[in-house]
This record gives sequence, structure tokens and C-alpha cells, in this order.
Amino acid sequence: MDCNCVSDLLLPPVPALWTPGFAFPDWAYKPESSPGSRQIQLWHFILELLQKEEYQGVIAWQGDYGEFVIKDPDEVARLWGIRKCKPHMNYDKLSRALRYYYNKRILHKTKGKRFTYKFNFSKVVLVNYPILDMANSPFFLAQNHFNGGSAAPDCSPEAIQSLFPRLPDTGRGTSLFDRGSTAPGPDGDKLRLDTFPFLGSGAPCYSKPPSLLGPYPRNPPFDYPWSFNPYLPGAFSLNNCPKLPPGSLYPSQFYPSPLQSSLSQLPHPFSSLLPPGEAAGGERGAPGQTGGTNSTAGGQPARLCLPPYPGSLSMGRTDIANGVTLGERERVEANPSSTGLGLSLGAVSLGAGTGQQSPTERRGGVKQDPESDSDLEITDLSDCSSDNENEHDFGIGKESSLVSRSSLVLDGKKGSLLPPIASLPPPVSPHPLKSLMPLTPPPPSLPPSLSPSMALHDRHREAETLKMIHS
DNA sequence: ACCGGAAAGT
DNA sequence: ACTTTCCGGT
Repeated sequence: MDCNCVSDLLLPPVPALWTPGFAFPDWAYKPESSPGSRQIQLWHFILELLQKEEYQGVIAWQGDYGEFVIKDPDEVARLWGIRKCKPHMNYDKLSRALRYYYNKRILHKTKGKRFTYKFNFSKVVLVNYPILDMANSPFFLAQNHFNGGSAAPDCSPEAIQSLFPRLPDTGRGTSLFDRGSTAPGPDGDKLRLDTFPFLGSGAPCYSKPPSLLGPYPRNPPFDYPWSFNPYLPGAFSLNNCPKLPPGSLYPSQFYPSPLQSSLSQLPHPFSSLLPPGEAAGGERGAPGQTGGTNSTAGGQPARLCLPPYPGSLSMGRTDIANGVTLGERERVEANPSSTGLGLSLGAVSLGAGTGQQSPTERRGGVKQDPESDSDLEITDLSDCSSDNENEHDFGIGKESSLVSRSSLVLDGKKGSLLPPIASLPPPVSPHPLKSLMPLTPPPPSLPPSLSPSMALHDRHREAETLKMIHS
């Protein structure tokens, strides 16, 4: 089954870089549609490369959130070929495979920019994010946990622990390259978001932050809301972003219950789930950079591997809900910069970051097409096409329909889970937060019967609460 | 360079 | 299901 190509020799025993924080959850390898299939998929591979500093000359994040540039198409193709034992792989073929992702909304092409594609992170995650597992995601676990574990059936310490297997110990991480055939056992297919780079836990150093489950943009750029932002200079207390200190594993603050730290900064529904102390912004030991101070990481000096947080925080309003609903596809695309579950991270114009001026230009350079920066260029604009100025990003009107529609789509797959959001209260105030509020996703684990009404009530209440807070 | 159909391979 | 391979078309 395995070819003994160089692949394994080339990439396999990945260094510390991949060990703890970079492993993708097992489910990431197993598209729900193809149980058992753990063949690495191209997008996984791309992500891998993107995360590895040594390949930044070949492929790197650049431009918009989730946008990356293949600086050396031939090389990427070669690597892919090696990985898949396809000696005759070339960029033409690889790009065909990438194109194949368009329909799946995993990727789309950034028009006007050569060799530039953009991840639809929410899709990337959700595509392989079994709704049921969702219930066990740190998000919900956290909720349940801090709420007293009322909702999820499986919120026992053990369960939680299983989500953060590598928190305490530096344990065996399953990396993309090192995902042993020896899956973690029964929970092998469960989410392990802690290991999912985008989910805020341990992303060593993206030159450019993929916007996945990152922070929920909430505050202005100058006040980065997340106590833990892996993409912030301070987040990685490594001298050099690029390379992790030899033998060093991610500092605990890389994945100290990312959720926790994140939650503390999340809009009400989430933040309130944390114990007072944490919600306050500080997370045990991990000095939240809440106040704008990024002195994360146990007092380590700030790094610089990352470009300063630009402040392109997109207020991705409803994304959370969408994410949960698994119905993000169109939405996300229609919402520039709020890729992912809507938690767009601070963008970081890369290039400058790691000083990867790189060979890119060799191919004529990537033309920075101002117009192409919009995510709206997506191929399938079934939904975005109708974007009106009226409906600014925080509007949920459109969103509602999208969400509900998406839900339907999913219904066929996983069963209906979330109530239509159409009935949600409209954003009362211009404050972005408000728009997030109503969409607090009910834990998927909730009985369908409960979910809807409960969720709505909660949403409303929370929205109210928020209003008060803000007033 | 990029697109997407078609067919074949795994 | 996910490519890989080909390929005509833009």
C-alpha cells in the first residue's frame, strides 16, 4: 500500500514543529464520506507546507486571510508527487486537483494573482468536522465544562482530557507526517482541535494566519482581544518564529486550552462560560494580552516573526453560528476576510513578516491586484453575488437565509441541528459584537427538540446582556 | 496561467 | 471519494 517513495523519508519524522501543536485531528484525514480513508489530501499537504518554515520559499501565506501563494509551483508539485508517489506529478496536475477543491469550497482561486489560492478555512474544517464531534469540540466542551457540563453527554474530565491529550504531557502527537497508523484508539476519530493549528492552539508561526477558529474579532485592531493569538508576535515566545527551538515543544501557552483563552475574549456567550478569573482575561499563568499587551508566553519577549497585527480584524459576525451549523460555505465566501468560522484573525500581511521576499517574483511576481483581494471573487457566487451594500457585514438578514439553507444541506448529511436563524433578533446596535450574539450556536449535542427554542431564548437573553454590558 | 470535462487509477 | 492524467478551450 505504501510506496516507499521518498515521501516517508522526506517528510515523516517531523521535528518538534509538528509534534504537538501541528497534528491535525484524525478526522481531518478521514473525510466523512470516505471512512477509513486516511490518505493525505492535497489540502492537508498544502497546509503542511504552509506551516513549515522551510517551505516558505516554495509556498507561503500571503495576502488575505487564508490566502497563499505557490511561489514555486514546480517544487510544490514535486513535493506532492513525492508524497503521493507520483513521480510525474507536475503543477498542471496539481493545480487540477486544486481546482477540484473549488466545488468543495475548500479552496478558491484568487483571481488576478498568479499561483495564488485561498483557503476557505471554515470549509476545510467543517468538511471534515462531523457535527456530532462538534459537540465535543473544545468550544462546546468548554461550554459544557464551565457551565457545569449540563449539555454534552460527554464532558467528563476524561473526555476533556481526551481533547487535550498533549497539553500536560508533550506526548505523542499525530502529525500529518507522523500520524501513526496506531490511531489514538477509540477516540481516534474524535476532534482534537487542540492539535488543529487553525483552531488557535498551536500554530508555530504562520507567516500569515489562516483565519480559522481564531479569535472572534471583537475589538479594534489596536486592542487585540484574544489572550492567545498564535499569530501575534507575543504568542510564540520563540526567538524565531520560523524554527522552533531545538527539541522544544510548544510552550504550554501554545495550547493551553486554547478555547479557554479564547473564550475569555469571546463575546458573551463564550466568555461567560469561563470562570470569573479566566473570563477576566487572564488565563492561568498565561498572561493574556487582553489589555493589548502581548506579553504572552511566560514573560517571554515579543517575537517578530510575525508582522504586526494589522488590524484587519473583520467583524465576522455570524460565522460562529455558521460554523456550528456547518453551513458556512457560501457565507464565508461572501464575507470577505471573515474566512473560517468567522473568527478571522488579524491579518498579517506576510511578506514582511518573515521577510519572505522570495522567489515569488521570479515568476513574474505576484501581482497585487487590489481588486482581487476581495473574497467575492470566488467562483461560486451563488450567494455572494447578491451582496449589497445594504447588508454590511454585520447584517444577519442574509446570513440567516444562508445559514438555514446550509442547514438544510447538511440535514441531508447529519440531520438537522440548528434552528433557522431567520428569527433571530436583528443587530440592534452597530456594534459587531451584537451581531455575533444572536448566533450563539446551540451545542449540536443538544437534542434537536431542545436546541431551537432554547437557543433562541438564550440568544436573545445574551444579546440583551451584552447590550447592557456595552452600555 | 487557468479552467473544467472526461476517464482512469487508488 | 480523491485524485491523476489528458486535454481542448479561455
